[in-house]
Amino acid sequence: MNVKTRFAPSPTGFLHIGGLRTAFYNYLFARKQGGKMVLRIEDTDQQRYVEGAIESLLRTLAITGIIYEEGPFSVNGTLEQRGDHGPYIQSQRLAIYQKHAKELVESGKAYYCFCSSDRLAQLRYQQEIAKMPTKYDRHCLSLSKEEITKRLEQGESYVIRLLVPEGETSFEDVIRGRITIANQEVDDQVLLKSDGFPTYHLAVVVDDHYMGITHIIRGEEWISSVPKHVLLYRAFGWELPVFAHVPLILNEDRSKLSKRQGDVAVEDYLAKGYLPEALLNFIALLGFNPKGNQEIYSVSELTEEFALEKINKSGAIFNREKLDWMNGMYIRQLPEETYLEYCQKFTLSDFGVSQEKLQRIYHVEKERLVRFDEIPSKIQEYLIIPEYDVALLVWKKSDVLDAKKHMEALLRMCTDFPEATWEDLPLIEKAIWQYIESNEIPSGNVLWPLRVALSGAQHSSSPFELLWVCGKEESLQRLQCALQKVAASS
RNA sequence: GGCCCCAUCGUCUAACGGUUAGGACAUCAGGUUUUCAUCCUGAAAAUUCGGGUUCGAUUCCCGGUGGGGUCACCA
Repeated sequence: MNVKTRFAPSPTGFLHIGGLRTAFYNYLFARKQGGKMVLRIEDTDQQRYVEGAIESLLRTLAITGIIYEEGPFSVNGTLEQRGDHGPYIQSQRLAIYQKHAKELVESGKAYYCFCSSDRLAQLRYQQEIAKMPTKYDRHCLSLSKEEITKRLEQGESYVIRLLVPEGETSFEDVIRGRITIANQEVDDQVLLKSDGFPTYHLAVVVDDHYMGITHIIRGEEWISSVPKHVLLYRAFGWELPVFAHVPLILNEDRSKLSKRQGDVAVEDYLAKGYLPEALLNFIALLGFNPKGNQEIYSVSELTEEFALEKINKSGAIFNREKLDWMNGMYIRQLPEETYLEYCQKFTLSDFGVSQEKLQRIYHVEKERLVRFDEIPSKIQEYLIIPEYDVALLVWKKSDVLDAKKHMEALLRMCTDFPEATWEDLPLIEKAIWQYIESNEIPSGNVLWPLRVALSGAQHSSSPFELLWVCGKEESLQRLQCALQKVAASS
């Protein structure tokens, strides 16, 4: 079998985390099976359409490296569709849906309905009060052929509804096994809306069939509408695809992941400086476990290990703390060049300092960065010394005089550093250690006051790194400043 | 509420019906280091409950409870 999957978002906003994972699973499965993936835009709701959403979607998929073979692509700012089963944008396929809806009417599997939305709302309201299930009452099913023709000719607005037969509908889900639902639970779903657009249910079945989709991998929230789809496949006489409904990604309170409870847009995460690879790695593991104890997986490892049967059944809470940890791991593994590009991108102003200096800050911060959006504040830490107390200059059992003594020595020593030393972190380090060791001083007695003099903080990068980043002039200035503080306090 | 789905540490998860129920994040305690971070060691932390089936259930079955999803001319 030639495997073909699809990701079919509706252009109503940004791609969100759940969508990304669904897309990624579709991608992984297609890859693993040597198949193809389709991207289809489900824009059948004219009201909810958001300008620019398609472009944003394509951009996000491109950035995260989820590639597909068929569907719309953005080429030099214009939308271009590739593939033999297009168009891949549902609003461009209206005629196909209309034709199929009418076919169903002719074969008696669907019927015209002229009920007004007012009547439907009224009906629903009454059913709710009576604690009845809210379903269409088939008011229009009994209409005679003549009457239907007449009303159609008069241009009355209508929809086409699926005629759900009696009995029950069951289907096999790769992740959950057999699921059976009584047809009386299924409403006579509208297939074709009065504006001529199809509803999701008609469009998805028609498209998945004609596009040759073999595996439908999508969120669990669709389970309850599968019977409608199965009924449609049967009505058309088409072969059923394989269904795989993946568990939901949850908020802290276990409800379906939503806005209002934190970021859900993938773009937001990218903007915060999460790496696409880290995001994918993290999100893939929410509901899927390849091997056992490993945590960091490359996309190719995930592809290799991917199997629908390995996907869990229960929802998973999106845990930012673990994402942060993972992102830090990925940052540390980044090739220097790529790392610097990211740093550059997240450095939103020039801070009035040289490129050289920024580069040194980036280099030094690589070990502790969790997200790239921390970059600006990290840079600030090197540029502005917070007000600090003289006492902070003193290391543990040492005292102010001792600190003063070493800082004076350091000041002299640094003043005499050759230019080459200032350019070279290891040389700086070597020179300072030489002072410490040749005088047999406890290292903290020297290094701690140096750190504080240069950073004004108890948590900072190493004094060597601080010297290297600050450079000669600034370093000497800060040491002098610290000495003045000491003098003023005694 | 009807229907459907689900249930292992706080969180993400592992465990052919036989394990001291494993790992990771977070937490806490040590160690390394000049601090933070990294790194290393360790601690605390779970099979929702009740019935079966079985020599033996986290694992299979039934029920309760709990959580979620869904009930549109939205997807």
